[in-house]
Amino acid sequence: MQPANDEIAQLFENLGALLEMKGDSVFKIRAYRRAAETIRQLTFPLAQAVHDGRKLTGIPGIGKAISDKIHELVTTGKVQTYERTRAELPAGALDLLAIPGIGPKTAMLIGAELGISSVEGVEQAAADGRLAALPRMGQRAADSILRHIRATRSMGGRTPIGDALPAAEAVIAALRERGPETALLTPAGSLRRWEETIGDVDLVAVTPNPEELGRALTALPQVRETLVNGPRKTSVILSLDRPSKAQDDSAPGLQIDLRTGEPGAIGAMLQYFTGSQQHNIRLRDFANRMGLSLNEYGITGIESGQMETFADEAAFYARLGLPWIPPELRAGMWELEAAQQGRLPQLVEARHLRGDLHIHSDWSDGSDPIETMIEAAAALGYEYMALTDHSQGLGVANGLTPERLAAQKQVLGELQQRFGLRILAGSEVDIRADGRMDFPDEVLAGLDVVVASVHNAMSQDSPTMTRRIIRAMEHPSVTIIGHLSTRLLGQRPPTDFDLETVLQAALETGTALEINASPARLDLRDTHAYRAREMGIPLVINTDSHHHSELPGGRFGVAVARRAWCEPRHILNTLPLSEFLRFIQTPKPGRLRIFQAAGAAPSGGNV
DNA sequence: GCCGTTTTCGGCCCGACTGTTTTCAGTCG
Repeated sequence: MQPANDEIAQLFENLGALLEMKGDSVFKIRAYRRAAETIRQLTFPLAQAVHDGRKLTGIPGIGKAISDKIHELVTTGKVQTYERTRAELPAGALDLLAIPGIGPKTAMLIGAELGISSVEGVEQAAADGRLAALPRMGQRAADSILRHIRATRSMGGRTPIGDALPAAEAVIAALRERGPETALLTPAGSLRRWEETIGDVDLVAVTPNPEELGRALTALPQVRETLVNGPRKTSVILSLDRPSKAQDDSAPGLQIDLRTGEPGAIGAMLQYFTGSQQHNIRLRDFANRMGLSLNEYGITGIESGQMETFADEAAFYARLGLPWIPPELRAGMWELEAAQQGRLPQLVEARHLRGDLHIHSDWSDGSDPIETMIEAAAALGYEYMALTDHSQGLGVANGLTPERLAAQKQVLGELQQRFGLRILAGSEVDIRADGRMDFPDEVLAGLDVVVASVHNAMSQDSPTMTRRIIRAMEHPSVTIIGHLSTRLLGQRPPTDFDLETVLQAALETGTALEINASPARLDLRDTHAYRAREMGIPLVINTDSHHHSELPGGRFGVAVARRAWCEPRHILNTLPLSEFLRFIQTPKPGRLRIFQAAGAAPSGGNV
């Protein structure tokens, strides 16, 4: 079993933490952390790259030493340096670092003085006074740690963006209504970068009355607890209505950090709090080499000591000789080089979408009649849509038999007369456990759009699942593979399959891949979409709507595509109706040329 | 340990906050 990128990243993350406890060079530690962060965001499996003999040292933050350690891990299953370092330190010390407020120094102290190596042990020691008795600790510090342990337990980790964004938008709307006048009140941080899960929600505001805005935030009805209420920063914890975690008995919470700045200087603050941390570190390094120093208030000449302020982000980046970089690209990967060289993509936007190709009605498990769904698509100004109710095998979803499907086609034909947009006959067809389709070939051949999806036997091993998906792609009638990994954020892990092999098959068969925009799925995920885009595979942003209110919900899928550096030309459903029809009417795999003629030739990898 | 339109050596992002402290260490983002 080859180590996945996340496991390799975790090893370097841990190695950095261990060296920090030992008091090793902070620069070496930072280098390991940076490498870990980079590896997490890679769009190809490192282990495979090692086997293929590809050079790893061109990847940002990976030099000879770390490249050698990756080779060692992939070929031997271990890294000697890591094993040795871990053996030198108290067992369990790494677990203590997960407690907010406990860093490497405190973890070492607790391990050495009290022999404690678990979160529960620290909680006990904080409660019975042993923690407070340690040097450089005290009752207040021990109480703070105890509070943090209990808070972390009740928060339940990172929040899916589908829960965090509506909560943040509700807070912003409420503050606009009840708070003082604000010239700006906007999300920053991971929410503004549209990451799939959010730690804390960062809000940045410009207002003549910061204290009043802070007070208004603490007074909102959904606020459970106020952590900080200072002149420039207010932090609260919201009670979160999280239907996706309904089975959890702990009440989930979401921390909101609100910061206020001066109108003429908000550019630097918004940039700073949008991050990512890796992006900011690289940007500051870049600025240093220009003789400039960055902070959240402005840009300072290192020689002159003079600080300049900026009214918006574009002016801030312009002072560094760079174009404005969209937040979704600020990952600390390749975006600075692309910005310098004028190669930033013109990212796809929701307004570019001309159709939705994955829509359910009450004929299967949707909750609205077909007409209601069509009206909702027409209201968005779409040129086309595909109705794709489930196939017969999905009994729990009231899947359609071939007979009901034929009847539905008839209905669609009649409805077509009443609407301006083109209504395509489709189905979301089950990919059976062996890769066969859940409808006979002649039924599938009569449809305009076939979305083939895995809905059962999700625990198959990787070779089986890989073969199963590829067999579906090889079917001449399959237009799109739906929600490739079947994951549900925070609830169900992705299935196990060989991504590179599957993507290669998509390309060879001319099968499109769906970016499922349902915030519970976000599937393809960003890094997989990035790789697919690089290879020239047609991508489709679909809502998988089961209710008319979900049709305008494509924004989460658009965000995934933007994080994958997609331009409109990479997204199949930005094509005008005539070209889209030409695509689906041209047999596979030749239809790929229609898509690529529209501008989406493979772009080649970065490594 | 990484990196280079000053450099293959000598730098390496920056500030806020907290709590324990008489000048700062540790942690966080």
